[in-house]
Parts: sequence; C-alpha cells; structure tokens
Amino acid sequence: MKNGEPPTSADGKPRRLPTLEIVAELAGVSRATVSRVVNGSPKVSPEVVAAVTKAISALGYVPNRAARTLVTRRTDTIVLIMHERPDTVFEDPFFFNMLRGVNTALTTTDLQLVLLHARGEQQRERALRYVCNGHVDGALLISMHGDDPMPTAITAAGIPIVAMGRPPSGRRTDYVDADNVGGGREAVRHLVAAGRRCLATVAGPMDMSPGVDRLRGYVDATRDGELHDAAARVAYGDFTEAAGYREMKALLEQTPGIDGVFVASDLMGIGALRALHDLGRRVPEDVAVVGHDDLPLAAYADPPLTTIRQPVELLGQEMVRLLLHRLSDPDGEPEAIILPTELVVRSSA
Amino acid sequence: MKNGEPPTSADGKPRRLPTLEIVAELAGVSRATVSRVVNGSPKVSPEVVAAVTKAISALGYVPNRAARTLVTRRTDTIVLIMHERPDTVFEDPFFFNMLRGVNTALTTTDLQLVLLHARGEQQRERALRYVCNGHVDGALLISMHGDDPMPTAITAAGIPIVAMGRPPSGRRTDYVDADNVGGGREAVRHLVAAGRRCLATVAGPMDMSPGVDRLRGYVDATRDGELHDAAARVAYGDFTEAAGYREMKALLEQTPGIDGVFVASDLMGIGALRALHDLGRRVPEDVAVVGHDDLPLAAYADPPLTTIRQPVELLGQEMVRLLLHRLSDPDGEPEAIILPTELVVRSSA
DNA sequence: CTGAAAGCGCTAACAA
DNA sequence: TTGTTAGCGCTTTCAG
Repeated sequence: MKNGEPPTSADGKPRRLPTLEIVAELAGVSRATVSRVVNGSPKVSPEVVAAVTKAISALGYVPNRAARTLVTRRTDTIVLIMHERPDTVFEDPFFFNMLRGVNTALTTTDLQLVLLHARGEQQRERALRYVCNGHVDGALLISMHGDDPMPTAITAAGIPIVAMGRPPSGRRTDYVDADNVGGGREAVRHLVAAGRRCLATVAGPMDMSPGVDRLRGYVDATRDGELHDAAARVAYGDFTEAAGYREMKALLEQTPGIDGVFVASDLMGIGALRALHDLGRRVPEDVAVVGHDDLPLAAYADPPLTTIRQPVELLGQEMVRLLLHRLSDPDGEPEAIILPTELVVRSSA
Repeated sequence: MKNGEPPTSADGKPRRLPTLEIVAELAGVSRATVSRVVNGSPKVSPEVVAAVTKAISALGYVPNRAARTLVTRRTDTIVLIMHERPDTVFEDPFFFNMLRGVNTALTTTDLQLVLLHARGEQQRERALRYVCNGHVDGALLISMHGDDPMPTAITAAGIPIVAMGRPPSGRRTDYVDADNVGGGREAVRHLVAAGRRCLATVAGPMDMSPGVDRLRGYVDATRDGELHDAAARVAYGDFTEAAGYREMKALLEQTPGIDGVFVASDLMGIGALRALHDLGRRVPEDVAVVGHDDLPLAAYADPPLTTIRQPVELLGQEMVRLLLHRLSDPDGEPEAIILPTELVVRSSA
C-alpha cells in the first residue's frame, strides 16, 4: 500500500508517463537493456538488473502496451464473444459464473479480457472484423449454435479459438464441455438405485449437442441396466418450461406407469414438475425426477428435484487454460476438455 | 455478405494485414492523404476520397489500433470495473442486464469494452495500475461500496469515471442511479391507494445509499399522506432474506395491526413473505407487500408481491452515455442521472 | 488540397 | 553482456 508516489505531477493535463528512455537514463544504461530487464531476459548482469529495477520502481514505469503491440504483433488480449440469440433465455447466471471462471484463470497471466456481445447480424460483422484484424491473440466463443460461421471465419484468419460446448457440426476445434453423456447416465443410475424401473426422459432438441449427449447418456445407461423399453419412452422438447410441461404430460398419457424420469434441462424440469403436480402425481414418492441443471436455476426456484449440475465456473477456467495452451502451441491437435458433472440430490419439500 | 475476398493469402503464417502505405500506393496518393480520408478530414477532394475509399475496400484495410493509439494517446477503450465483495450475493442477473445495456450503448461508437473483475486486494492493485497507465480512456465503476478508494485514485490519474449508484460518501463524481427515493414513495402511494393505513417498512442498511434513499422515500410519502406514525414503524435489515424474515416478524410483534409493508429489497421481500406465511397472515388480503426489486429475482421465484423495479439495462446505457459525454467535455461539472423506477403490480397466486 | 518527414514507445537484429 | 540501429503503422505539423 505504501507505493512510491504515483507519477502524478500536480500541474496541467499533459502528464506524460515515463518511458523506457527515461528509465534508461536514470539507470545509466541503454533502452535495449531496460527492455531486456522488463521482459526478463536472462542475459543481463545482476547489478544492471538491480539498477534498472530500482529506476523502474522509482519512476513507476509501466510499459506502453500500444508500442509493444505495434512491434511484437501480440496484443496480450483475448476476446470473449457471446452470440446472443433472441431465443436464448435465462442464461444470465450461467454467463456470469463462466465469466468468473475466465477471470480467475486470467489473473495469473498478463492478458486482458475484452468483451464482445454480438447481437444481430450487423454486430456479428463488426465483431468478426475486430477479431480478424489483429486486435486479439485469441478468442473464447460462447455461441451454442451449430450453424454459426463465426468460428470457422476466425480460425481461417489464424486466430486460435476455444469454444464452449461440443461443436454440433463436428467441426474440429478446441472446446470445453460438461460431461453431458455422463450426466444422463448418472441420472439413470440414480433412478435405478432408488428402485425405479419404468423410466422415461424428456430430451432436448437433437440439433444441439447437449440435447444429443444427454439423451445418449440416458439410452446408454438404460441399456446397461437392461431397461430396454426405456429407450422407447423418449419425448423431445426445446429446453423451455412449456415443452417440459407438454412432453411430461404426453409421456404419462402414453405410459401411466412411469415411476422415474430424466429431464434434460432445468427449465423443462420445472415444467415437468408442474405437469406432474397437475396430474396429481406426487414427487418423488410416485415419480422420481432428475433434471439436468444448466443454470443454477434451482437456487432460485428451488424445485425439489435431483439435478445434474455443470461446473460452470470451472468451464470458464478451462476455456482460458486451453486457449493459453493453444497460444503457446498453435499447431497442436485440437483438444476437448470434458468436465464431470455433479449429481445434486434434493429431498422434496 | 459478398465482401471482397478476406485478405487471407493461402500461404504460410506471416500474413500481414494491409497498411496505410499499401492503400496509398494502390490509390496513387500519399499515406497522409489516406489517413485523412480514414479519419474523415473535410479537406480532401471528392475524387481522391473516392479513389482512396475504393482502395480501402478493395484491400479490406482496417486501421491498426496500436499504431494509432501510440500517436494519438487515445485507446478507444473503456473499462468496466466490478469490485466483487465476498458478501455480494445474487447479483448475476443485475450485472448481466447492465452489461447488456452497456454494450447496446457502445455499438454506436468505436469503443471497445474491457472487463476488469477485481476480487480481493491484490487484483484491485492490478486493476488500478492498468487503468491509471493509459490503457483506457475512461472507466465504468460497479462497486456499491462507500469506502472504496478506487474511484478517487482513478480520477486523480486523470481518467474520467462514471459510477453506478450514488456514492455513499458524497464524493463528487458522475454517476447514474435509479430513483430509489421515488421508488419508496411510489410504494407507499400504491399501498395508500389500496386503502392501507397502518404501514411499516423493512428498510435496508443505512450505510448504503439504496438503503438510505428508499427509506427516505417511505418517510416522505407517509408524511405527505399524513400517516405520521408510519415513520416509527421501521425495521432495518441487511438486504438478505434472513433479515427480511426476522424484521418482518419483529414489526408484526410490535404492531399486529400492520396492513401494508414496504420492503427495501427483493431478497428481504421474500423473507418477509415467508414470515407472513408462517404467522398465518394472508398476502395481500391481510397484509399488502411492496418490495424493491433490485434484481429480477421475482422472475425466478415469483413471489406474489408488487415490486419497484430498477431499469437495469437502461442504467448501463446511461453510464456509457454519461462517460462519452465526459470524454468530450473533461472539465464539465459532475452530473447525476437518476432514472425512474417502475411499479410492477402482481396479483398474488 | 496534398505530400514529405518526424516521431509515438517499444523490440529485435546486429555489432561491439 | 551491452549498445546501436532500424523499423512496427499511424498521425500530424509544415511546406508546397
């Protein structure tokens, strides 16, 4: 806290920050040497390092990023692009937690994060131009949208990217994702362990990787558990509460004996609970529900369902780590980081 | 969509972006002239402008920000600093909505937003250094924390700031805030209009401006409504649900006849509703509740209370507008922008 | 109205 | 190990 005085000369406006030149002069060496010290070059004598370091802190010198960028062509900046679509609902807590993770991972580096919030086609153009014109070293993509041309365009411009979630189109790229397959599997195991035998699932849309993967987990696990007919009791929703309500009802009409259900999203989970309630079914005595909890929505709405939770903050951290890795090894093979999900058991109220 | 070809030569890595030099050559003019065109100087002949413009789009030229910053000393970047304290809960949707507003306001400009998420003392130091060393043109502060030395330090470095919320310490600075006083007042008016006469309030902490302001609105309005004894029925909480529960109970013990209550935050509102429920009071037949809705929490938890809602997204937009204004007029008087709140009436379930 | 030239602060050969 | 030098791409006087 007791820094040297901030370099705030009390006079008029054009207070200039100290430059390498000034530091060099004070330390009695050349600009180049100071530069070496600043950048931690090994080939500088200890005495000189000491002198320079002293001069630096005496003057409160901080390198000028623009000047450095101009010559190194590094920006020390990464960008987080979120492509918000109109139909993207309720993703706030998700985003915030991820952002927190990103920032955590960034604090151990000298990278800055710039935020690009692309809504609409026009803003996407703008974002793309910005990214592709050497303003950032790498990009983090939150888009969850399969037919998005953005990742390809950015990659083509030679900017490394890390995506959030498995790319639906099978494009080869670095990405991090939660273990959606494992989550679905665990949901089923939990239900089976609770003695349920007549299972069903309200699955997500099949053009989104979370939808596909969670269903796969369900199908895999019911097959492993020899609950072969469970694979037939699948309804598809679009991750909204309304869909959860509708599809849950449909499932029960078709098979009244259902005693356990895996719902592939939190919002649909709430819809499903409403449907069960309206149909006079008690949860979980009558029907056990496990929902996939994309957002910590349960923290707000507190539905009494057991959930499969994504480690959202960790996902953010891992995105940064992977990007860092790619920045230092641009030509390595694309990697996927899959983080385990967590089963959160809640007793019903 | 049918741009000129992106400047992606299909060969090896060191694909260099076109520079002023290249554009000048193609257009048959000098660098200086191209620069003038790019920056919209009025003193260039139309023919030349046309030629240069054509060359620019033919090459897909985009100015190099670093080079420009180096000479102009403008960064075309503003920073959003959020100082998250450990006790800050549930502010995700608030933050996200504000961010959305900030971005909206930014799209009409050429400014970039960089995000600084300062948690803990160490990160604050880092953030401060970054901001004060010419990396940004201005700063947006989300800190809601009275004894924060950060704003003063940044201002002292000559960087304009705009704060979110009225500075508790009365420091003179640009800020935007919701009309908390007006919100409290409107809450009371609403209750009075509904025929309530025995009012009380669960107020917020008195070392936070929202707490102070909302209480003032309550006191003002009950005095105007000649409900003089209402000013005596004040309990103080810390904006948490637990506090709402506790203080609501205390108020009712003290004055069982309360038929309307203004709760100064959403979380406390939920606590108050629980307390009323536990005490066997019906809402709103028995006791009407108006809560101040800092976050759109009601959208998740859907408590059946009427709320005073902040226009969070607009707050973000206005912060940017005010900062822009200050950037163009650095020596003007500090301004406060107070946005009206909104009364949202919900029927109880 | 346009061009020539001088840097902005830094890094990276290349010399010494 | 250190210093010298030549730019990075842009803006901005200052001449013409």
